Amino acid sequence: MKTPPEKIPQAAIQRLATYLQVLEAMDKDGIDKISSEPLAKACEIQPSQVRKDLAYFGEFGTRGVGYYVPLLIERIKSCLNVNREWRAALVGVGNMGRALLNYQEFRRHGFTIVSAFDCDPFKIGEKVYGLEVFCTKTLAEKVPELGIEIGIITVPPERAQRAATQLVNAGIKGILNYSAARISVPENVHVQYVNFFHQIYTLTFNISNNVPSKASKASKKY
Amino acid sequence: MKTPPEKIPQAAIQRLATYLQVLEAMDKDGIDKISSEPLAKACEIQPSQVRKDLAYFGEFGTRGVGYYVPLLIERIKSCLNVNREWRAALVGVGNMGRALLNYQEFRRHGFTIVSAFDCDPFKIGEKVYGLEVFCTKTLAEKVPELGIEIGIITVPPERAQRAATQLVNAGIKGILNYSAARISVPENVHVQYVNFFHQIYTLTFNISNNVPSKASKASKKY
DNA sequence: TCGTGTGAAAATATTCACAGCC
DNA sequence: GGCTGTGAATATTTTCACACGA
Repeated sequence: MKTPPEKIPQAAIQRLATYLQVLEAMDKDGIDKISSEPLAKACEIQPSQVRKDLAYFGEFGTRGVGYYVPLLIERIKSCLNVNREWRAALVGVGNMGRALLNYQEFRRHGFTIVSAFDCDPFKIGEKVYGLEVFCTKTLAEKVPELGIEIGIITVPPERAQRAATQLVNAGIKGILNYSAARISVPENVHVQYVNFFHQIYTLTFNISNNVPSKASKASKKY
Repeated sequence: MKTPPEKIPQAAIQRLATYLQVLEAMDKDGIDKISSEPLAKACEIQPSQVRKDLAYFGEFGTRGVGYYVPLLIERIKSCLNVNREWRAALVGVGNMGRALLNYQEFRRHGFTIVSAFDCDPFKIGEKVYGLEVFCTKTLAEKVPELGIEIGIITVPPERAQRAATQLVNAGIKGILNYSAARISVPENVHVQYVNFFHQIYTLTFNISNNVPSKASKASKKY
């Protein structure tokens, strides 16, 4: 795998996540090789887009044949650096926090929430889905101790910045922010915002303006 | 509001959702006018991007002054068509389905899940967060009866296509698909995919490749 | 004077078209 | 022969820079 020499569009990264989802479904169905055309059709994009996205990272296919599914899955995982475990700390054990703690897919994709934190004394010590809730003040010791690299923020918006600062001070490398607030962090810490209304509003906008969709009526969808 | 004569980038729609979040936080803090610069800084983009995005839809600001926050909120809601209620049906009462049924923010943003469906006889009839679970076979009668326009798919991937087809047959206009499977629908039905790994993989990629972030250290963040 | 709204310019991203290789 | 990988062409999106109006 060539380490990205050129700049790679963030949109391409997101498409890799989609390819992975589709390829894993195909792999489960026993499909062992695929060319860019059907893969693109499943994702509702152009075949050249698929080839270009993959070519950003290296030569994963075989000319005249296509891509070997299990190998391509491994290659894409390697590009995204998700062929290893990532350990995360969750801050904010409310409804959203509990839902994420109970979301089994994270772990199945190498993304393990190893510890939960809250500042509410009534929640501290409680067991949630097998995980003890710790005081957020203990983040600074727990993060290095447990090898945690990612912080997940699920606190109410007004407490998001404090949670972010505590995670940063504890030495976190990146933050997934599920709260409805913007946060500021030093430039060596990466943040991704998760806004549940992005897709909803895109949908209501598209319905209302009758934006032409590119959906196909393929027989079996991946 | 001018009805979009030009084509509007989908990315612009998503940014509108972000502006809305930031503006609502500012409104709560009693800030009543804002110019493109601080709004852009809060969203970590360029001021010209904010102005361009808003100008796609009309002239919402006052030259030399800026934007009046409460008015801008209403205008943006109107652009996205979320200044009214949208009624949704949820299909698949598993962990994910229950979490969404219990997510209060949806309702607070005019997005009401009015009915839940499942094909499991053990779940049908059960009450989940005050909502009775119906058999998916009753979708065709319930959707028109309850004025439902949007379907939410939270079934396991292998049942996603069937859920989609049932929703389409019931006369749904759009689908939010939280399952890890692609679906096909007629071209008059809109689909938005929600993939929890998009942001996670973007984060692991950015951390691993040390992509420069554009985070700022502003005093109060919105 | 200040900040919006907007054409024009620059930067990015996507698609095309075909050389290269299995 | 068929499909990838890729430079070149196109399309789209973002940024600039300034005219315009409060």
